[in-house]
Amino acid sequence: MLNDPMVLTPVADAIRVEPEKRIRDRSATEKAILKAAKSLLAEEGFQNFGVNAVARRAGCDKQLIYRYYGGLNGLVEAIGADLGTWVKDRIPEDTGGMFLLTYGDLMERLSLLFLEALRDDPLVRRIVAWEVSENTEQVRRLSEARSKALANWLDRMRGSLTPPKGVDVVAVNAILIAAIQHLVLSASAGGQCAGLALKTPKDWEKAATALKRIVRGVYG
Amino acid sequence: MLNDPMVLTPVADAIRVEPEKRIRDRSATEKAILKAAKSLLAEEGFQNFGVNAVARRAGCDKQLIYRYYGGLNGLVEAIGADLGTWVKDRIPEDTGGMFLLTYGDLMERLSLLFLEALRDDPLVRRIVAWEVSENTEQVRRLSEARSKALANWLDRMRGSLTPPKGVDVVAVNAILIAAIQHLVLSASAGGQCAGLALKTPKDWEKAATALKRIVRGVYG
DNA sequence: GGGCACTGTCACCGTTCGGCGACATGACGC
DNA sequence: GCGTCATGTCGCCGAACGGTGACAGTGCCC
Repeated sequence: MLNDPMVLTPVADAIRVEPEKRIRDRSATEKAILKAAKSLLAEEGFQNFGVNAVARRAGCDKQLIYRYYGGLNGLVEAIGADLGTWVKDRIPEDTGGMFLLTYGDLMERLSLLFLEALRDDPLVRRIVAWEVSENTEQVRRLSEARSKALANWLDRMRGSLTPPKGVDVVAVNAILIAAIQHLVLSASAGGQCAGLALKTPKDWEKAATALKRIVRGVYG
Repeated sequence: MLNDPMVLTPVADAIRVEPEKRIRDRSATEKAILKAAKSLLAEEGFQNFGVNAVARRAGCDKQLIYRYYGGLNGLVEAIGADLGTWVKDRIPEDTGGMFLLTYGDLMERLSLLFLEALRDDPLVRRIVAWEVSENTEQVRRLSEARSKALANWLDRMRGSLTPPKGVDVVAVNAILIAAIQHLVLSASAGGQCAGLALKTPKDWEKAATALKRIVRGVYG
């Protein structure tokens, strides 16, 4: 019965919305797989991220993931490679026409830029959530790619501005970045963080104001 | 073949290392299940948290989880109920003999207390990681229990100290809490956060110093 | 003693997962 | 025409999962 084409064919037709057969184009298929993986990770999170799910979304057979990427690990690595261009695409290089006179000016602006960029990018949000939830080889590579890109960006934006003496800028900035990341993650997951609602634009204005106040408090 | 007792019996005998039968004590079994669930969640994380795993660790049949807790959801709810006593057990109520003269004194102390408490509690760490990774009914209830306990604690510790005027303390404190939580989570997962190593006690001293500086910057 | 509720155990179901071998079909060189 | 290789597809495997019905042993109450 299961092998009766008279029974299965209509079902297959109903499922296969695209009756056209997949064209034989490896690079296109590779791109489709990578795109499917990124969108799947962005929309569903790392929980249901697997070979089967990616293949389903890409509309191809999972075997191709093994052939072209060597499995999920290779695919994740490809995502990480893409990630290196994240900051470049998301955050403007210039200072928006304003002169940054002090390190405090710079960090205030960068904090808000980073906050907005993270709010707008579900993929990186999921990756950050992944980073604090697991410690597998996959997430380690993603994390490394992301932190490298972030460090490069910070370095480039700093320009010739010198940080204030007597303050551990690496530690302070790490805490600021941690705060922003956790704020956005909490908001994305539950719409609030430690009693602070984070849903409406008004909520986010309050958060941004508080963040500015904190940055100004420490960097003047 | 599968139902042939001659084949299956020796295998079962080999697996059962403890020939002693489980004593018939419902409340003890319930406690064992709850303890197993908490330790499993703390050690393995929410990724592999399921009925089978809990039952395995508790050394009982998973059916009992359904009978006594109504499934995983009820078990998670029981964990959440336990969670209400977290702060009380973990963080000293008094101020350690020091007089807190200002709101800044208070928040500096609370920040460091919260940081240490979170560093010492793997279960709550996993729950926080869970909170920013999923938005299911399970994690929502856990999150609610935790945030309520946290709010109560903050309120109790505040005492009669009045926060400074003109600053959104809810937002600022939410950001501080977010920073601490993310810092500890990142450290626990990867041993660093945004380029700041978080492994040795010396690393943590630097982080604590930076945190104090930030709190002092915003609260004086 | 005879029911009866409670506790614990087991086997089984349907589903999904990661992974792989085998096969069909197109494209291209000779 | 023919072989050869790359590309895409199919079906299977073993394992683990959540969930459930049926059964065995125990102790208590009538």
